[in-house]
Amino acid sequence: MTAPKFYITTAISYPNGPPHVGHAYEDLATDAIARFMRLDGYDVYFLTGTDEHGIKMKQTATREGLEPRALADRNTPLFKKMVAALGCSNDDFIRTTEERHHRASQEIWRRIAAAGDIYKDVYAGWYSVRDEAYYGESETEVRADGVRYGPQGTPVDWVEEESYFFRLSAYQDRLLAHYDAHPGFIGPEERRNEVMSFVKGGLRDLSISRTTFDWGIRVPDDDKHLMYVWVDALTNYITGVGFPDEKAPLWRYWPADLHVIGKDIVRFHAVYWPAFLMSAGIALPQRVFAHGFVFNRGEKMSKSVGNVVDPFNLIAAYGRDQVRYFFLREVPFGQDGNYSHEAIVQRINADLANDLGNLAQRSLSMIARNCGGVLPEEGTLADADRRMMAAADGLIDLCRAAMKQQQIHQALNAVWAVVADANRYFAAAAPWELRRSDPKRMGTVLYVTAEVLRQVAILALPAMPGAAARLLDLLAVDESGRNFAALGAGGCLKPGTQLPPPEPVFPRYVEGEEQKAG
RNA sequence: CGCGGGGUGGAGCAGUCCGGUAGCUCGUCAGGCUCAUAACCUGAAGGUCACAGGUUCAAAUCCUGUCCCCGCAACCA
Repeated sequence: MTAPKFYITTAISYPNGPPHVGHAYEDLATDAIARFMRLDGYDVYFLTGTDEHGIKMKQTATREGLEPRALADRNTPLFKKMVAALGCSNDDFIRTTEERHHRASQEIWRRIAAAGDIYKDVYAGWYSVRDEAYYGESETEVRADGVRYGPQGTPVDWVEEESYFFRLSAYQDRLLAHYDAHPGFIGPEERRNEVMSFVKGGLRDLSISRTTFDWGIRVPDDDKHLMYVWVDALTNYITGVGFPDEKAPLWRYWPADLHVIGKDIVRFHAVYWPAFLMSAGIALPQRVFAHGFVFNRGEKMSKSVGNVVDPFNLIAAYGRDQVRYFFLREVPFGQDGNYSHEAIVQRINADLANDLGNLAQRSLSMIARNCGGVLPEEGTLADADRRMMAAADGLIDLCRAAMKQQQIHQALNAVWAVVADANRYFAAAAPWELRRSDPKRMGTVLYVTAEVLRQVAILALPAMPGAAARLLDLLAVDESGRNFAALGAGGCLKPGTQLPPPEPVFPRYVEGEEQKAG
């Protein structure tokens, strides 16, 4: 039997500057989902990358005296480095400047054109020559000097240029029908409501080509025109799995099972993208899920405020697994969230060092000291033992249900509720008192605790691949036992197994011993 | 009348759809334990659930209105 496939993507990052925490957040969350599905037996393909075309790239490059290509070549490696630093398990990293992507973009354009959904017309708007950008009327203002200025403070003129348009208006009904037929197409629910009311409000045809600058993908058979950057950006999801070669081995992954994106780009993914695909006769993704933004102490990160946090600093200061855990647990996935030095330290120390790390240390060191490091016999289980085991055994169902809705934080909450249970169980059973009075019973308590730790560690693998693996090392769980099929009684620890000497897996964060981030 | 989200003990949040003793985490205070990473366990204090009306035997929860905060408002991604 072949494993069911699961194709998951992040939005591709725009590398007109170095990566920031927002990029890191999306990548690590998507990675956690990808890892979860892989551990659950799915054949996962995970794609991320960079979106290197568009006006902003051109503008930033010009400002820095570079060609856009050179800017992309300078910044994209930083994104790759960040993805690696976060421990992401992506199968590929796509750059939209790659030849394969130009081919795919031109092909989807051709198909949309062949469907009769592209026509040439005139696009008119307030245009800033200096910015090489159009602005909406509301973004401009007429100042005292009688001249109209754009948001960048540059003068704008009313310009009409030839442009290709996509017949988006023709897709209003089909899109609404799709949302109705596939309630899970957009998550979370608030975003779905927003999109639906937007579409119900009426769709205008979309200008999908530009002639005012020269950094992008050429429109087929019309060299004067470049594709609007979103046409090309969205297409990365199919380029990544081999499009237009529908015989490519990777093409079996399409349609994507999940596009993880930021809430600011829901419209592009939930309206334009499915419309393009419908037009081109390509299957639609199963689900688009929009996460929220993470704020630095409640303030939006911005370069001008100077509160932009470098993800590399964050990882260096707190550790990769700690940073991952923090964001995944602290921020309800789909909502906005906050981070601060204090909040991160709090999570690291309370959840990781105290609750889980200390539980492992206190139980495993008792096994080391009192049982010669050999996992004791399970013995006869009392009610409390059974309840404890049942709580651990029940986790996978809770986690699956939560992850199905991308509620990563809820999955982790459920796991840590069991960790808290285990601490209570351990304290109530007081194995240190049983050492003399009832060594057999002590063995049972230690065994049950170790077994709970095993399941917790396996379920923590998606969030903290490194630390959770070290915990499994301490429990002498071999590679074959490190997946969700090994959860529950079927994969339980074998009494008599020699365990390595315990060592702390989650160190406390002590102020002053590390460099503060941000 | 632009759209959306939110206003719940010191902090951050859940609960609001399907009214019925206001819950969680952290912090604070007191106690316990000593196996453990100054960790763990137990208990306590602390809230007129933004405000004003209304419906109801009963409202954080439903209805009406008001105030405040935060995003977005389409061709910049």
